[in-house]
Amino acid sequence: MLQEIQIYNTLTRKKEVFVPIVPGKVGMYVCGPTVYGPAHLGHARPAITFDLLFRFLKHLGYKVRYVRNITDVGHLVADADEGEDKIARQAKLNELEPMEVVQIYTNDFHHAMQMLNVESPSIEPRASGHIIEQIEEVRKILNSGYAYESNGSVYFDVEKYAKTNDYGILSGRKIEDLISNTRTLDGQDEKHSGLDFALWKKAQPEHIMRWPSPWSDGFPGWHLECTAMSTKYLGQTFDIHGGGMDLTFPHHEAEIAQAKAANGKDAVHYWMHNNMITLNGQKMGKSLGNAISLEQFATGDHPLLAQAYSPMTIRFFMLQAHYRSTLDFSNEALQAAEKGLDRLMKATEKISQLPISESSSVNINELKNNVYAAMSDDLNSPIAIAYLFDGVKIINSAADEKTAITATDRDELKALFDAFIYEILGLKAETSGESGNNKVLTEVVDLLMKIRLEAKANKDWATSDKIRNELAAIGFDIKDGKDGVSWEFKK
RNA sequence: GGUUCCUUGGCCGAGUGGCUAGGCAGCGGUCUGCAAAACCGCGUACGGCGGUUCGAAUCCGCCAGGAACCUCCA
Repeated sequence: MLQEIQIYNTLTRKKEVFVPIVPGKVGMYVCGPTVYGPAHLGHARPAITFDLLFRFLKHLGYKVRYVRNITDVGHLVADADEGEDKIARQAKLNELEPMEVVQIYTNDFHHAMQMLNVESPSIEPRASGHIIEQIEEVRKILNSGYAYESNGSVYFDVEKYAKTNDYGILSGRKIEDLISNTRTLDGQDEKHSGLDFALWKKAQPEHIMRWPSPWSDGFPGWHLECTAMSTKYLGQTFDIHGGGMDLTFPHHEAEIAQAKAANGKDAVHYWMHNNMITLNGQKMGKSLGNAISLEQFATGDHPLLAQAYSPMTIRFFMLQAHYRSTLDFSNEALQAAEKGLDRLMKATEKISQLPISESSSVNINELKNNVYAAMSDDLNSPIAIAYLFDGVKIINSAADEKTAITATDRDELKALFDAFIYEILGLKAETSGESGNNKVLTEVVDLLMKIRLEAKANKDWATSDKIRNELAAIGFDIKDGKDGVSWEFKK
């Protein structure tokens, strides 16, 4: 079922029909995290956005190779001219080996991804494991004449590149503006121009993370790893490159230039960028000091959090907004998402038990087409979810026998919800925390329910309410239905 | 300062020229011993001022407020 989908291409600033290079196959690369701190809400946005794309493409029948890197070297600290990188600095602060820092936060990131039900990419390469490829990339760019060596470091010659190429094509910048507006930082004598960026950086004596190269003992530049690793695993041209909008310039612009300089062709067909999570209207980020870690969301242990939020609530919260819109964090919005998700999941779980009729008064096929159309229109998950809520009404209404549905339609509805809720949106039912003695516990509560039913039959409301209220205090929801009672764990 | 973008009902958030999503909250009702859940009904919102048009939240201009990038960042 390879239906046509449209995606917004940052390169052309419009939605385009997605046509893969090789029919039926998709190569996609997404910039992963720099592992020097705990995974926070901001990290969840691209992870979930491209997880959604990954899942949807696979659902449509594409064979997808999804590469998402772990950045564990490089990334110079902005205010440090001594060539110290974030990871090395964090290691020094913690008195750890740099690779210990990398391990701790890589584990933390993986744990967070698992909680959010984000699928593992096909390949998750580390920058530190691809130094040889990066050196090779530097060599190719030097050979093509778009880089120069200076005091053991190698820089990309942006102005030379811009003479025959459009540097700024992705971010909409003009080279003249860039030249006149670039901030001149001190101690940049090695570069011919402030616009030039490092491909290889000579390590200062105190710099711990270093590798030998033809030019110096040092480390690769900021932007090089993504070019080296995407080329290695996806080839010199591939379909989709994703990442946060904040990476558009200079990171992705530099990637375009590097790939073009090294291989003589444009590597990426579709550039996709997710927008930012904001807090009080401002971007949430570690360096801004306003990031709330995903661990804190799970525990509620943060001054701004009114309560703990489950990872699925966070996932659903993000899916209810389009990936290219900013999404503002607030307790009210999260609580609304939590309740909405609960209603959606409960309806999903009861489809197979719906009573059936001879005829249907609902049009499942239309619903299905609407949901697919929404997702195919640049991953419009909020619209898709809105239609799924139409499905929720059908389900609840059928459960109350106010709406008729045939067995065929019920099966169709179940298939649709299974596909979208679980497989594509990646939502899952919350597993109740303490489930050690679930079987015994269930029997005990069922027994109490039985006693309560007897009390109700005798119109002994005092006993009936006592059981309900006390169980509610412990953490159970008791609901009286038409035929008997039901109960569940409260979250 | 430069570049780009945003401003939708109590909250969140879709929608890009007419058909005026959805969720949460709220109000009224049905059901129930009561409650909860579920269902039914109820809100005509698009920052301000002009303009284009038969018609604008949607296009154009100006103004106001906000953001991202220009420096590591998802």
